[in-house]
Amino acid sequence: MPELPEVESFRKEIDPSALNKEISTITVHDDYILKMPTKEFKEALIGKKFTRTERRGKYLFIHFDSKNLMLHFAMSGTVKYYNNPKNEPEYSKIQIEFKNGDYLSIVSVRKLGRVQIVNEISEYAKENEIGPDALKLTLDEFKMIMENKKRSYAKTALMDQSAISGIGNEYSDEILFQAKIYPKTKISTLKSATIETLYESILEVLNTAIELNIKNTKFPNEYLMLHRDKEENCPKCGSGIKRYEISSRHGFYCPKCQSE
DNA sequence: CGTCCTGTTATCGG
DNA sequence: GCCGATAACAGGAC
Repeated sequence: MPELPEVESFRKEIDPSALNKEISTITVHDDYILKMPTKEFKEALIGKKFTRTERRGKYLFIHFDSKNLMLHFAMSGTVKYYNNPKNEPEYSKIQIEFKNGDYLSIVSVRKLGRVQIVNEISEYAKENEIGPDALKLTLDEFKMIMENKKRSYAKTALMDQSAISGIGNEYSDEILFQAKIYPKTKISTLKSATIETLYESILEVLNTAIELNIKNTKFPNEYLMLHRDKEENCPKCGSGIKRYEISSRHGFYCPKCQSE
């Protein structure tokens, strides 16, 4: 379930560990998520050093030479850095060994996800309709995007990666909960002030998750995230959290705080 | 055993 | 062409 904050935590794991080390060996255990020939992949990386990382939405780019190793984690992906081959994680699909004896594994429990070498990030983003990163939007840009998505449900608009990249099912529920917006509200019916609230909630929720390094910690109690799965009571008003369905995907909301 | 569930993509109908 | 609904993908968890 990596959404923007989880991918950001992967980036923060890689930055102090896997950069500026010569790649010596690449072992591909399962080439299903590798969207290019294994031979070509290895040849491009062996002998090279990663120099920096860049995240865009749920995509992570690891720069080397003038190219990028692109990782998309889909539903079950993660990365792990370690220095003893015995610690190679379960479901490690691709293992990158550095000359100093350290390793970086690209892990995916299921086979969904993408690993690829791409040139320009902006070019890749354009070709694959990856919209602007949710944390790099100005309020004016956000308003323009919402104007273009005005016929959509609020939830669907937030999750449209071509409009804004980085927000998935769980975070969209959390953002709408904090903004007190019913998920199936049509964007066109939102007042300008509510759009601003929505914008602020996006930043607040995503930045909170990043600051907490959410991969390893939990959200504060007043977040929906902790209470959603068990359909507990709303941490703000105490009434029951309700499960709903949207495009055959399920979500949660508080009917009292997020009235229709 | 069947159902759930995640992100993305393709396809269909409105 | 935009939108929502649906299924497909894959497989571990329950």
